[in-house]
Amino acid sequence: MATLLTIGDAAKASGLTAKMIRHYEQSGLLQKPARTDAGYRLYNSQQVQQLSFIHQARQLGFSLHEIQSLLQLWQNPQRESRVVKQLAEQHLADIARKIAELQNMQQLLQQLADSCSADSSPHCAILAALAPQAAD
Amino acid sequence: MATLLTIGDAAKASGLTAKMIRHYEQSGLLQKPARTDAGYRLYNSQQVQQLSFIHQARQLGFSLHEIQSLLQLWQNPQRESRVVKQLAEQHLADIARKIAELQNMQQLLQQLADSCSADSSPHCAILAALAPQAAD
DNA sequence: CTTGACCTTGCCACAATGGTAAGGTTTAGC
DNA sequence: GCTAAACCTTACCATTGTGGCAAGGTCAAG
Repeated sequence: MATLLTIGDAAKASGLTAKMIRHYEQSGLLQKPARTDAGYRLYNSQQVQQLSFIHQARQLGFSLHEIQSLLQLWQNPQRESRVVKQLAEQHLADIARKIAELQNMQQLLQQLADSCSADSSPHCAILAALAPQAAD
Repeated sequence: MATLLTIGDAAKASGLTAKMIRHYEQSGLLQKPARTDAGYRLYNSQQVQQLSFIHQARQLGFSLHEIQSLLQLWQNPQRESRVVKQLAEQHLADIARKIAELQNMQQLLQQLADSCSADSSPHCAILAALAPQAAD
């Protein structure tokens, strides 16, 4: 029953790459797995589940640091869901801030691009806007 | 008329930091500036203008690599505005892609967070969604 | 002449991932 | 049993843009 996977198979099963798994281990996100006599890492199903957890959390944009907290909460039967939600809300705020930043850039740059004639002449509203006073 | 600024003053005038200016110089984005006998960098108004240009472009999210192209276009009197616009459009596409990614995360995570009771019980929809099968 | 505010270079750090190199291991085919 | 492919190991470097620190030189004001 103890199906043990090598790192490549664990990677396929979890959606990560072997490179990432080693990196997460070295970052202290993962406990050191068992090894074969030859030194190959071996992962049991519980550990593969944990890898999938990390993969999913990365897909949602959580940082490895945040994922460390999420993993600890996940593994703690006494956790309070409000702590988990607080973490998620913080990340959501972060996402919202990044979106706002990008939308701001987008709006400004789109305006400039719309004002650019896009022909063979050298005059361009984009460059004019980037230059402090007079570019051409 | 040739007002020359040291790196600190050039930084203040352009909105960059001295650290960034040195970094841009080392990256090949800037020509090596004049130096005093003591080795202090000196920037003329044209160079300060260039620093401001870089600052503005960074504010719009252009990468240093893209800014290198923008600077070359800016300084080329034979440029065609369509080339500038093409660069801007590419960057706009990049911004749009990033926004879409973030909005996707936002939507998924918001849904999960809304389903989390946020109380003292351990059950949490967020953790349940991250866990492949059954977390608790 | 001292002190503080500059400047210099150089190295390390972040965050997360990819690449490459040089070597050992296992497995499948013959 | 041998060989080749496909794995595994560690270790180092690159990316992107910025910040920090250290050890030292310089300049201006008191």
